[in-house]
Amino acid sequence: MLDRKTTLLDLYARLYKAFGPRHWWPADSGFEVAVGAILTQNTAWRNVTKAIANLKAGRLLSPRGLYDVPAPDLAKAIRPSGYYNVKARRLKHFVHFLFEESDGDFDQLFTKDFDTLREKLLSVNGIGPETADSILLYAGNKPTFVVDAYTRRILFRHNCTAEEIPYDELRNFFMDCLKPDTTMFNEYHALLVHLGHTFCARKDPKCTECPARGWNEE
DNA sequence: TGCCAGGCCGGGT
DNA sequence: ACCCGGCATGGC
Repeated sequence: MLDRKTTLLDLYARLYKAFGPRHWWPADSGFEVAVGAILTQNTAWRNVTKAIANLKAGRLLSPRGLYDVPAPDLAKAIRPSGYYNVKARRLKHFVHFLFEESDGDFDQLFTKDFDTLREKLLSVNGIGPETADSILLYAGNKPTFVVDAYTRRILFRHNCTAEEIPYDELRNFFMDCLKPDTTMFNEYHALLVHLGHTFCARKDPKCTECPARGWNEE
């Protein structure tokens, strides 16, 4: 019986071998990572790219730009990403936090103590655990593990964890086993999402072709 | 054509 | 501490 650490490293090795480095997050700046993290909540990334293109075209994709734009105009710009009224509010909450916390300087956020910053991000209305960890890892290069629906589904289907395991439990499952390695955490989550997109749909998973087939057995 | 996508909040128990 | 409805577009 392999221990959890060996098992999780084995899954990482399989995915990396099958897919190679994913070079996440697809964005031109840390601030764009944070905006994308909010816009992609329960939404296909394809739709988010349209919304981000609209923000760029409207010269809104900066802390000042999002702060100054009227909420209805912001909602219109991000319409393709869905939930546009809620997400416009969430982006507003985020940039208000940014100006309050670091005078609108996004990079300055990450000079703060990690646990304090994570708590502060979680206290922003519209930023939950996955969004906070995505910002910390992919914009701030902090070694925190990002859990999402694919992570949960893949580990459940391979009899690793319960289907409804809470976010922090699954995050701890990874972080208790793996050394805090920003580059590896970056790739690991990106690889799980890629696996999810490619082989692990909710309906009709293509398990026979999946590179994780047989993982965590025997 | 209905189902799904890289969640999170607020109100109710 | 859970549970659930609401939020909404675009692709297959």
